[in-house]
Amino acid sequence: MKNKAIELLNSVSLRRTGPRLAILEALLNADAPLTQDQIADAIGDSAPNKTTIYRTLTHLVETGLVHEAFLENRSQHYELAHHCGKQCCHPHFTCRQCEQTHCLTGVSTPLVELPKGFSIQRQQIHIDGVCPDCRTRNKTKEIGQI
Amino acid sequence: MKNKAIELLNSVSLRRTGPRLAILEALLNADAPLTQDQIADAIGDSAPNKTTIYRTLTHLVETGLVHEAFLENRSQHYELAHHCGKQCCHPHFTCRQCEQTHCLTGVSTPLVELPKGFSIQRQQIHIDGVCPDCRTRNKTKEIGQI
DNA sequence: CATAATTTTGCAACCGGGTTGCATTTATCG
DNA sequence: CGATAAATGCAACCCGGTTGCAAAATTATG
Repeated sequence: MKNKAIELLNSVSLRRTGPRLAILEALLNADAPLTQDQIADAIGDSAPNKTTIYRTLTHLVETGLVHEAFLENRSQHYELAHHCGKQCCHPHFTCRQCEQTHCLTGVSTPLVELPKGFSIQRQQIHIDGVCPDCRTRNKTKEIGQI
Repeated sequence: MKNKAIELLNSVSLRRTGPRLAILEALLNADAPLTQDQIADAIGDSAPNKTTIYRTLTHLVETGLVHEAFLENRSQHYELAHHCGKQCCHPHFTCRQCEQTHCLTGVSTPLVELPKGFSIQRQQIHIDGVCPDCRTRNKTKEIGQI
């Protein structure tokens, strides 16, 4: 994963520093959008200062390597843009019970047809409900209660 | 609008108080989702305390009268739910130049087809780009520069 | 290879949206 | 009207995110 991170940094000609590699690696290993906090946790003891993380993320977003995902949560989430189309990212699903967010990379997502005069740069879809894990958990609990 | 506000409060059997009527009226008059700040501004000098506004909005959301709209902005936005389907609200469009948000109530928005096991409660679509006003403004500016 | 020019980083202080605890006021119901 | 439960306001607080500035690290130059 480190090689991939270096490659990514080179591709946008950002200086290769420890913090940036660590942050990119964390995002490469993640399977859902991460907050600053979660990135720091994933890196562990050697995690950079939160200011550095935020500034790095800003750079990565500016270069297009990373996307911001606007979830229901109070804090901003970030994910690698590599699996996204130019305008339409995959939808995100947040479970109301366990509060985990899943990336729905498999589903098809047509762009909304905009009224005349609007020009699109990015479309995001966010769904909330109950995830498979919580649904089965609920069912087994019900059975247990009978 | 005041009658409508009273009617709405009755319909969910919430006590009829000054702050609640004022907040509902503000939302009834709005044509885009509003933040706490914007609601206070719309009401003016007689606006309730911000704590009261937040608590009232929480109640209104719980009863289903109001929806939260998650925009790119740092602050939460609220709008009346009356024009929304049960699961799928109209998409929101935020202009990257003027930062105004428009409700796209006219467009058709099919629900995403979820992978097996997920159950949906609400789907939100957020689009950003440039709004008609800013696009024409840009064009006239270009012409002026030549 | 040293070193100058430029970026990046870390720290501390700060900002602002949103929340909490608690005392006071208000709406509702008998 | 009086009792009771709910709603309100205030002040203090929480926490995600930002800013200014000095120190450290990276890259370019002789």
